[in-house]
Amino acid sequence: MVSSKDVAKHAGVSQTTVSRVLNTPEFVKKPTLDKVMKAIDELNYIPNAHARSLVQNKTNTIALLSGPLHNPFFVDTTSAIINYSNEMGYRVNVQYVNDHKLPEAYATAFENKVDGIILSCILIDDPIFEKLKQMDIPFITYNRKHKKNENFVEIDNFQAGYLSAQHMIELGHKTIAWVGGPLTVSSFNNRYSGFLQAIKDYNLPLSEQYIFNTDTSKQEISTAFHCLMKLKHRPTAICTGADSLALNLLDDAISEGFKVPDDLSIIGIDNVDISQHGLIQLTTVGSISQQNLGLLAISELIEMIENKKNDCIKITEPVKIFNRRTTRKIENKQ
Amino acid sequence: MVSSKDVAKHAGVSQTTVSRVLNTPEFVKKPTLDKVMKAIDELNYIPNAHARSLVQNKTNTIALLSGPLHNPFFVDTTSAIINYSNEMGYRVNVQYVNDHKLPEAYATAFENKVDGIILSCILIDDPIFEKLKQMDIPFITYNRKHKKNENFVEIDNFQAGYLSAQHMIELGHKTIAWVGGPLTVSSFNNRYSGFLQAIKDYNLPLSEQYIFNTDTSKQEISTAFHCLMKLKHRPTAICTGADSLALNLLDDAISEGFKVPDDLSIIGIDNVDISQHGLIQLTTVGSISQQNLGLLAISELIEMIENKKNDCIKITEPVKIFNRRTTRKIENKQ
DNA sequence: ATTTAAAATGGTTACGTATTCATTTTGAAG
DNA sequence: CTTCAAAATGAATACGTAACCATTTTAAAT
Repeated sequence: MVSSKDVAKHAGVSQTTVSRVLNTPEFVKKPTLDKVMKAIDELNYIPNAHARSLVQNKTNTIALLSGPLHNPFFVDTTSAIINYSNEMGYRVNVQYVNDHKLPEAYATAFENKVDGIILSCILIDDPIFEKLKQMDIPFITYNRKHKKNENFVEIDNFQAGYLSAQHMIELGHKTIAWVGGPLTVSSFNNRYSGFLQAIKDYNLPLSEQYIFNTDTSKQEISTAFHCLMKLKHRPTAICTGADSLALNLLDDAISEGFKVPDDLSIIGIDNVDISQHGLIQLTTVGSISQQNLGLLAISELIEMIENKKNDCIKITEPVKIFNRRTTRKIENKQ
Repeated sequence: MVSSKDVAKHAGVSQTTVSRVLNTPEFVKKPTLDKVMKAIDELNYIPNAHARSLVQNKTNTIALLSGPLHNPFFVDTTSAIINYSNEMGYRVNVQYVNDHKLPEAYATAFENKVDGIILSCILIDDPIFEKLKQMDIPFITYNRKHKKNENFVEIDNFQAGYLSAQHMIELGHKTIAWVGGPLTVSSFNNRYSGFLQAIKDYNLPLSEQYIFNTDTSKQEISTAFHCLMKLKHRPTAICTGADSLALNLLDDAISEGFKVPDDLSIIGIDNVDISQHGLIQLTTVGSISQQNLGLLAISELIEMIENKKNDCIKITEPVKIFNRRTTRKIENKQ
């Protein structure tokens, strides 16, 4: 591998001068600069970013610990995060983390001495949070937050759950089911709470049979759907913990011969890009500003990195209903 | 930052021994090992991957230069590539490259001395190809290939184009349009050629008005759609260069009040995951094996990296029609 | 006890860069 | 022609690790 020393030798200058040519060319005389540039060109020299990181104690790298891309929410956020980071001069190490590989994911991030960590995969009660704080690396969580309520960007999840239930109630639905994710996750937890609150406020009955807070795998969602549809009094509406779940349920509903929204209303939360597609037109709840949560988070993170700010980021975006085609007024009693 | 030297001092051993504890613990006595492990734990020591890279001349990092995620093809491939790489112990630097940022993307990959490069964004006639070969870094292209015909993984694009046209023809369509991407890209180019060949083989007339090989932006696709629908003899079928384009066209068609497949048949190429969704059910052409192209490519790349093989990878997967719900037999002449 | 090979550990160096400090060169003012 | 500050360049070092070679310790065989 050709190094700056090789370039120096070839150009007849010191390695220091080569370094200067690349970093502070205004301090080197024109003829010298030309000589060095010529040598760089002739030798096809490319500086080694790792060596630079070592001496500068800065890697210009950010670790992204995201959920899997089959969840369209993470498609939108990953895209925004990577593009913004690159624009700002940072490389992004991406890992799609499932729960049992989480420690590993943190380890690689730490070993690479990244300048910052942006992550969605954190539980309300996650011991990793303390470690993260100890590490003294700027970090931020998006979509989810830790119980300590520090450094997060989210939508108003409680309100989102509330609005989605209210939406169904106002459409005349009496039997409303909930399909959400693990309650160990702040977003699902708060969305579910909001849902419950609305049901309570409107004095609707609610039996446990209609509640599923399961793993978010396609498999589990299908199971939940089948259970719901086998009930004597089928729900006429399903509120879901995320667009991703709603999309899965829609798929199930269709393959089982149910018509949405004629037989069944379904609403999501997140307002992911794909939900707007003409063929999908998912009714959902999302940020009023329609700002991408990932973008919001990464811009805050880079701000933290570059300005060494230590003040806690706490952003909760207000939400509203995006009324589309998977929900409708109920006409006749079942 | 706490280094292995600090650990050594704290444990009363040499830095060499600390290094051994981490890399070849079988060569260090139990009591010493315990002492060092204790020190590591107490000091919260985490080895510096960049320093290691420097001395080992291996970064365990792969650069992924992908197309944008709003193209679902890249959702599927990115996911597969990152997951497989991580499983195999590699970190992945992801960049979503648009054409004018390409040189920059290569530069960062080179500066980081990645162990390998996996990329989709290469043109048939791209000068970067020679540079890549000169760099002596293992690399592979997926989906697209360079005219030199080296190191690629693709589907049989010509056949894909051919089959999609043939599918429409056999359904009785006479006026078939083509909406594809830039012909500077091998996949689009070959798909288009296949389409043309089928039209020719079946002796169908084809006017230039029905052909669009445009930029793949949503904007451009919409423009193409409007042009097609304004024609005196509207096409009854559109063959597209990719599922991504087909999905855009479907969106346009719906928002313009056309019914698919009643008014218009649309077929894609790629068989992306989302095309199977119950609400979409896109008829498309895809690899018979249904192997993810990204996975195929990344496994070959890592093979190249680890076994220092230099033999050229040339994989072209055979394809077939996946007949779903966006195409149908034409009933009556328009 | 002595020898000896194997096991365990340590000292030193290299990786490629930026930085710090010292030295040389330049050119304008006297 | 000097003087001297400013501009330009260079020498030496540090960053944190693995690798190489040298040295010490251990334990088995005589």
